[in-house]
Amino acid sequence: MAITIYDISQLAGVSTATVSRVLNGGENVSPATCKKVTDIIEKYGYIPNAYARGMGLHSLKTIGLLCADSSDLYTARAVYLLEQELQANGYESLLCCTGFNQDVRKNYLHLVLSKKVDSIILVGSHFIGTTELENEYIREAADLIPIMLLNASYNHPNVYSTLCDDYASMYEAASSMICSGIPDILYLYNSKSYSGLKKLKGFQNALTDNNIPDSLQNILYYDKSSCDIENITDFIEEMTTGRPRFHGIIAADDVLAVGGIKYAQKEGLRIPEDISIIGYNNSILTACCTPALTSVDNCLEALTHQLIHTLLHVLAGEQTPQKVVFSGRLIERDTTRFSPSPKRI
Amino acid sequence: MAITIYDISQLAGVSTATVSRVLNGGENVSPATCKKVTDIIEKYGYIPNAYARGMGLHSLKTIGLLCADSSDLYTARAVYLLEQELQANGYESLLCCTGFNQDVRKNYLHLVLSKKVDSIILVGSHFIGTTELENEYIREAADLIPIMLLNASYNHPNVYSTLCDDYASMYEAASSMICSGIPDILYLYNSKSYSGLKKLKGFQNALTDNNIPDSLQNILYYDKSSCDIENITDFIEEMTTGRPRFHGIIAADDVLAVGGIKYAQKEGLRIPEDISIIGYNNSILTACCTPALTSVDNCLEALTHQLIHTLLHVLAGEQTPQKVVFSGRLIERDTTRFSPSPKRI
DNA sequence: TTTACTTATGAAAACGCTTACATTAATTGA
DNA sequence: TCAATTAATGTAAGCGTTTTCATAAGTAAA
Repeated sequence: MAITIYDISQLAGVSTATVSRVLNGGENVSPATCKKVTDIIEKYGYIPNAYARGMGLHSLKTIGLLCADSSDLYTARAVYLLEQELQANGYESLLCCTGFNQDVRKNYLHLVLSKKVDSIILVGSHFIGTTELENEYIREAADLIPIMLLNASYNHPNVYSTLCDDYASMYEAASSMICSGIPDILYLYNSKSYSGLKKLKGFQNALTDNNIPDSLQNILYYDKSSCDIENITDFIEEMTTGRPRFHGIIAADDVLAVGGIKYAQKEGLRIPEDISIIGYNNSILTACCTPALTSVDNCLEALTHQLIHTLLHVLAGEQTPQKVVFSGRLIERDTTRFSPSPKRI
Repeated sequence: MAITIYDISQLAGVSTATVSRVLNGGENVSPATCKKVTDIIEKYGYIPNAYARGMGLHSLKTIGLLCADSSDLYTARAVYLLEQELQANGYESLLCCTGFNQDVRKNYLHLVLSKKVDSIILVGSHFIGTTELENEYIREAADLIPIMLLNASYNHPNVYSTLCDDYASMYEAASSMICSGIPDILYLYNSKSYSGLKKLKGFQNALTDNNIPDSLQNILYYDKSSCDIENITDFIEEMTTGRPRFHGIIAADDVLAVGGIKYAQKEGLRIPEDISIIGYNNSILTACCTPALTSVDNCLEALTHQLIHTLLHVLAGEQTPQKVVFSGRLIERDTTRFSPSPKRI
């Protein structure tokens, strides 16, 4: 059996209370006693049981991190940034990957709640459903602790959102392409999440506002089962054969855009002369492919930083805005040629 | 205050023991009572306190996952696969990202140990030091619970390793390039971890065994501060100007190899006609870049699967091999032209 | 009907820590 | 010198579960 605080107290010839005090910063303990106890702890390699502590303490300074798939490039980066930021502020993080099954989510949320976390951060907008019923579990959770949303928004007490305005960003990206003389654009997306639908809407409205006829609309939903580039390329090829040619591709994620690049190259199209391509997220992939991918940067660092900032305020019981919105920006690289800079009225 | 098992027991008119039994599968509880209690639990949204459970239970079916940087492509994938596999076997996982600071590691290990995990998986070989002293904390941990190493190896009781033979894989990759008539190879690496050094050795021995003169050795260590492709490209450019030209690049990680591709393109070199490039890890990047990157696949799926398999055996108290070694293989794509297939005697 | 055996339930101890409160010893001020 | 204050330590009551053991009620066997 593992060594306990009682064992240490006996070995040091003091009470468990004293050992506990030493463990928690050594206030109201004489230096001599403190040293004696510390030495014993060191010598026997005693590690306090976190669960027993968890019973006594009110806060364990732990934040739950829920995401769908932590291996996704964007999510992985978000998780890492959040984890670092939390750590820097004395908080631990508990990560759970729920996958994309809506049913599994609720169980996971319960699991995290049972760990007495001080708050839960939902990473990505997959957690926000489109119907009120789907979000019931979020409301339940919000009754207990503050819920933080990264890149999603939900209007409810004790739910705080930090997000990039994906609608506006995508609207601007699409407008840039249209204004550069490309009205026939293939739109690729792989997620019908909150932000996924916002982006789609942004794209569609950009078309409408620029009087692009419906016949030129070409919207493809790629089911996010495999993010293999080859699969994406095949998918585009399969879905577009027989359809009228398009001269632009806008993707809701860089991976899809890279699939687009590969497709164009396979078809013998020159980029950006014959076809322009825009990705989204401004991930490392933008620099890996050739030509380098133009992409929308949705300022993940700023988002995660702000989110933790808000969280700390909420936990401190201070007044905090419920929703903070950043705006993304198009980073132009070599898959487009919009210069001179996109028309802004 | 949150609702407790006692509240539920009162509401249902039974004892806490009965509620607990219902919570834990409902053995030895009459169907009627079970239903009654379940309904109350449902109605009040009761969630048992994990810390209180942690006190009673012997095992919490939780495995600690320690990694340096979860946003690294390879690590993120490993973590995801491990998490899924654990989940499928009824285990939870507790993720901690330690960063690269050796000192921080020990604290993290303690933190995870304090959570009464059943085992700890160290993801990647950054945790294995080169001196015995550096590994002291691993030995200490191994006294308490089994320690599992993914892609690293350490000889100690209660420490189990599952890894890819990076030495042999790199030896083969380098040999393939040499045999195809390229003796002047630039070697790029960004980690002096256990496996990082194994790969380096594999490369060096391939040179030696093929009688390549020392003068052609060109080994560059890229300090893993930023994995920005542009930085890598600049780094290569800076470090190689003035040195004799080389006709091959072998990198210990795909990101570095992509940096190599970009460098070659910047220099106006044709790939693979003027320069051949090999990466390592066979990540998604291999398909993103143009030309598609030849890379060593170190069978991450097989590794994670085997590791969890071993872990479950260990936890079940069954006899288990301490070390399982897989072999990687070179996946040839468009940055090399070794065909006909690499010479094997 | 009685006995033996299940089955369902409750009472209470245990888990390892924190902490409010009590106690003792040491220090200060008059 | 003695009361008042402060500092250091101990005692013991929680914290919310699980689980052992005891008990009561129901069922089958004789």
